[in-house]
Amino acid sequence: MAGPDTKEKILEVSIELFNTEMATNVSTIQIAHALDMSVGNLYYHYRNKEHIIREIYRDRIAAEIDALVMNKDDRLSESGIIRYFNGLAQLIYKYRFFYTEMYALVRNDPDLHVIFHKRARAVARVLAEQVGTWIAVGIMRPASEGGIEALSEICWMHVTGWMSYRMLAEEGAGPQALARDSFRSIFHILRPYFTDTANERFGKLLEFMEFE
Amino acid sequence: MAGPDTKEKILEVSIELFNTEMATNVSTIQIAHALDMSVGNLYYHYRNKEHIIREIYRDRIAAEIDALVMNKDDRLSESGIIRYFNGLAQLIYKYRFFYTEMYALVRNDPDLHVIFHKRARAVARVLAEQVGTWIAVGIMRPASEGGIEALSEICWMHVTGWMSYRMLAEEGAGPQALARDSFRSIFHILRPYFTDTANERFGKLLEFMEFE
DNA sequence: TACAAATTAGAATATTAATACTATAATAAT
DNA sequence: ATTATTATAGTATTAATATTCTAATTTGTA
Repeated sequence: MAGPDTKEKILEVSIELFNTEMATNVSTIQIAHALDMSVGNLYYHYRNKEHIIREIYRDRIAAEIDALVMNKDDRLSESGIIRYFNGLAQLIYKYRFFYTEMYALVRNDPDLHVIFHKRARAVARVLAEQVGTWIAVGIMRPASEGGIEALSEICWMHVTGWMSYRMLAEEGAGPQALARDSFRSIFHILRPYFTDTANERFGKLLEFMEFE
Repeated sequence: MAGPDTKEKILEVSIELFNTEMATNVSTIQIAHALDMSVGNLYYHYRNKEHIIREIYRDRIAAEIDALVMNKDDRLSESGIIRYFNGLAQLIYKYRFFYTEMYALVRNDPDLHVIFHKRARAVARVLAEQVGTWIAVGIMRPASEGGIEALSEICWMHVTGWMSYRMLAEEGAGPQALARDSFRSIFHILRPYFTDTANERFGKLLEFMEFE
């Protein structure tokens, strides 16, 4: 367990544990144990459990969302959009512990709350921009400023929340099934807002596309 | 604190506490203290915290949802639909502790999980039926069987999840603002599925309607 | 090699929570 | 009025948890 990546390894194992047991049910002792590490040592690296979660959010979740959402290449074709939402779904699944208990985790850690807040606004802005470009290239029907904002926020809430919702209903669903499901549902919201030609292409693509 | 409504009083105060402090942060000791009651006495009435939450879910939340959702009068006019969604939003707010931590609460109590499961299916059926009647009376555009099911499930997830989502963003929002907001967002999802004439009436109604 | 810094283990402490148990008090039933 | 039942308080026990502290060990480097 030597090396400068101990901190990273802790995050890794914590994510694993959080995802299976739920973050609020996992204690620092359990994390240390899963790492074959003394509790004292764990505390040497991270002040407490909130600290670990905060780091996971900043260094992993937020970073990966940025890489996906902020990078706007390959998002103006129908197939690109499909990959985009699929990627989002994969990401949510990977960090599902966070999204299933988001409210509690954020509200119980003031520091995380602040970070979360700032990001929420930034992401909202980028998403609205994204919708704007979809309108500009004729994938989506024109809409008012407020309409764009509202729609993008609804989509974000839906994408981040849908999986938790489904996991309660369908106990044993795997990541692929959940991602596909998430994808389908978001399309139900968006389809009426896409143009006819775009929807036609989506239809054809989805017929042949396999989700991995 | 005498009388046969002690059990009811416990639920009452628990809901209050849960809503302000979040259910998972509240201990039986705190509940007893808030009731000016000994812990032993509390345990005489309810086996543990999960028991209390389960009772709240069954006797209050589920019952009130049934009263609202299952009763299908006054739901075929545009104004009735507005009242319907507004009522749902009020209900979610009243029991927001449950919806903000739904995943954890349900997953941590196997008994509640079972109850929740059964209900989820029942509610889904009723909602799909509801959408069907909207289509039948010309408020909503025709759709396939699967489309109806998908849409009603999306709506349910949206209504139950939106408020938690918003409460994290807008700290100080009151129940009226949240209900109005919830209402607006669900309309963004549904508007394209309503017929033009229905949307026209909705537009006029919403102009003059005040939410209480 | 020797020294300083970083890392680790493990014990010690304090807090908290859940729940069981016992003993009264109040109420209802006969 | 006496007895049984229900309701209540208060204490004790147990377990878990977070966190701190100290001492040892490892690692890097001059």
